[in-house]
Amino acid sequence: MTPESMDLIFAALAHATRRRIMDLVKEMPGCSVADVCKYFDTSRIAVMKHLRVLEEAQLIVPRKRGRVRELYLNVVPLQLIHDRWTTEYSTFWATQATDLKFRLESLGQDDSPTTDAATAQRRSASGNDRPGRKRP
Amino acid sequence: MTPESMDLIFAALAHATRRRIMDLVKEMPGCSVADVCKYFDTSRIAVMKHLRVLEEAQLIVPRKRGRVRELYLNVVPLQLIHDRWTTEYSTFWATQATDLKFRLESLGQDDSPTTDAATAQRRSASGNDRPGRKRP
DNA sequence: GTCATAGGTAACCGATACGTTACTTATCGG
DNA sequence: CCGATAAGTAACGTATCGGTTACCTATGAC
Repeated sequence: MTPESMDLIFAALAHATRRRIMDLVKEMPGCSVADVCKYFDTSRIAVMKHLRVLEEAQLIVPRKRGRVRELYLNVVPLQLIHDRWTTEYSTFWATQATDLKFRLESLGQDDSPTTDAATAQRRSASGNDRPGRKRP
Repeated sequence: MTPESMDLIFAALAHATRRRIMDLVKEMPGCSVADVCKYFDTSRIAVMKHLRVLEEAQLIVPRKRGRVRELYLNVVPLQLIHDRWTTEYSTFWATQATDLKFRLESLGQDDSPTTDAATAQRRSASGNDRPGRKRP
């Protein structure tokens, strides 16, 4: 999973219209481009551009059948991202999730230092709070 | 979890520099903006703009301490996204993941219809392959 | 063949993303 | 106080994004 493909996947997901297209294709596997267009007020070309973004991210897979392009959802990119990020943040997951003192709304400039995410991380930090020098 | 906040989170994740910043802050909780800058060749202002994007997505949380802004990672947005998408795609997850015939490289215009994701979805589809009319 | 329909391409436009340089503010250490 | 350092702001240039209209191609129904 290259950083570039990760960029493509996240960028594709970063738009409500594209997420809705994914939901539609998930609910109607093999639907056509015109079918998807029925659900949006924007022009067909705009939908096609969104589809292109989704296809470049491999999130939607087309299958040419006659003159129609049947669209299918492909969850493999989602799985890859899921795997990478859960392993990468598994420790944090547990730390912040099980910390009953954690409150999202207390973040920021709150002066009570025992009831926020920052404190939870300070407690679980391994000591290298400051970088020594530039990592190559 | 509004669509707008989801846009912010995914857009923030859709850039290798910002993902790297998240990794850095995860490894060095409470580090300063200047600390983060040491790891990039770009200007400090560019890093600060990336930090702004991450903060607007609530993925990074600042804590002002004197003249330095201590940075902390906040995994709550990641958890929210994780929860929403795993529940939404759980059926697909199992379908494509356990289908031994599934091959990513066979997608596209392959003529062998029994060895690709599209076929897996056709098998698991609930029949409504085509939309009847516009969903409100 | 004819024609309606599914799909694709080109050119354009305003807004936003991502980077820069220059300048300003504020705090810490002596 | 004073200089060094952390951070923030302003203005700007280029590229990409997200949408449009207009036009073109191809296939299926009849």
